[in-house]
Amino acid sequence: MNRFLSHATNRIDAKGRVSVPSMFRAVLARSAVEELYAWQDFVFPAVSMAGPEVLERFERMIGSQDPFSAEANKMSLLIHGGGVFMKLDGEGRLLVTDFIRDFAGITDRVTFAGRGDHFQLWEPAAFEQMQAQARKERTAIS
Amino acid sequence: MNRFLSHATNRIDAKGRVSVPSMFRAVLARSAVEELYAWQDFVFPAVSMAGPEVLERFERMIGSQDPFSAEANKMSLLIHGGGVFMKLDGEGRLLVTDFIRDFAGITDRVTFAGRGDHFQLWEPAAFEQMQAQARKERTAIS
DNA sequence: TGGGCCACCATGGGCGTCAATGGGAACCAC
DNA sequence: GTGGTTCCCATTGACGCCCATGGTGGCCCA
Repeated sequence: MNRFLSHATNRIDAKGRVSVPSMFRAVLARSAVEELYAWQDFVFPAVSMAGPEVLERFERMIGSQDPFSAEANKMSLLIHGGGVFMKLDGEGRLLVTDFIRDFAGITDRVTFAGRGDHFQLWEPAAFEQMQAQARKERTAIS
Repeated sequence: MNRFLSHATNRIDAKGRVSVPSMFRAVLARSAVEELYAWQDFVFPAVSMAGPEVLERFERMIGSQDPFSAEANKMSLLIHGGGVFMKLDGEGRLLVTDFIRDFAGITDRVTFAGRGDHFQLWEPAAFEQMQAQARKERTAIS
């Protein structure tokens, strides 16, 4: 059961740090992930995070395409230009940089949302809203 | 006959715990379920619980879609972001976290409702009401 | 058949541990 | 130096693990 599940909202402190929920840190620890790959999500106004293997997976996808294609170029623009490596401090917190802040519209609180093989950082209200919308649009589930 | 049947209402104690009805615990024990997958229901204002195989079923549904599509992402937002693993304490109780409380509108009492292959946690009055409504609509049809 | 014993379930609470958060001080780069 | 980080340490409240109690129903036996 080594998945990122559930969601939780934590406060950003005066130094701009937030605690990553211990549930998520436990998943990272089990996978022996030291450095996190963070990218600006392709679908939602949220920043996604996971171990480096996700970046490698993205890169393999690009590698399998024609390097001069518009598709491959746009993909690289997103996963490389829209991604950074981050690491947690000794207490399991991460610095909420402008890279995250601006893209997700985050100010003083962050909602962490599990997404199975990765997790995301959302502006709390935006998360609530998107989840409610998804539930409303729900089709064949249940 | 390993189904979740009937319903019962239990009180939440000062530490925020409720006993899961022994009838339901017996079903879980027979299925050798240790960890419960709990998700915010897609239809009702209730939290559903079942063994981990339900999550796997949901994930297979997502796996059959384009991972970059809005649909797949929204579905993941519900089953991953709106789901969590929980476990019972030594006495068969579970902690009623905000994850459950806020979504179901639960305050001091919980109604457990059997749903065959899973069971749900409801705010008692909401359950009564929804059940009454279902009964009325049903008789109107037949 | 009545009484009493016992098992089980729902519930309460103590206490140690850990997570989330706040803040000081050393460190680094420009 | 000045501002931004990183590395520690402290605090407080929440949670996990354990043991205790009361109430109810079932079962056995006289």
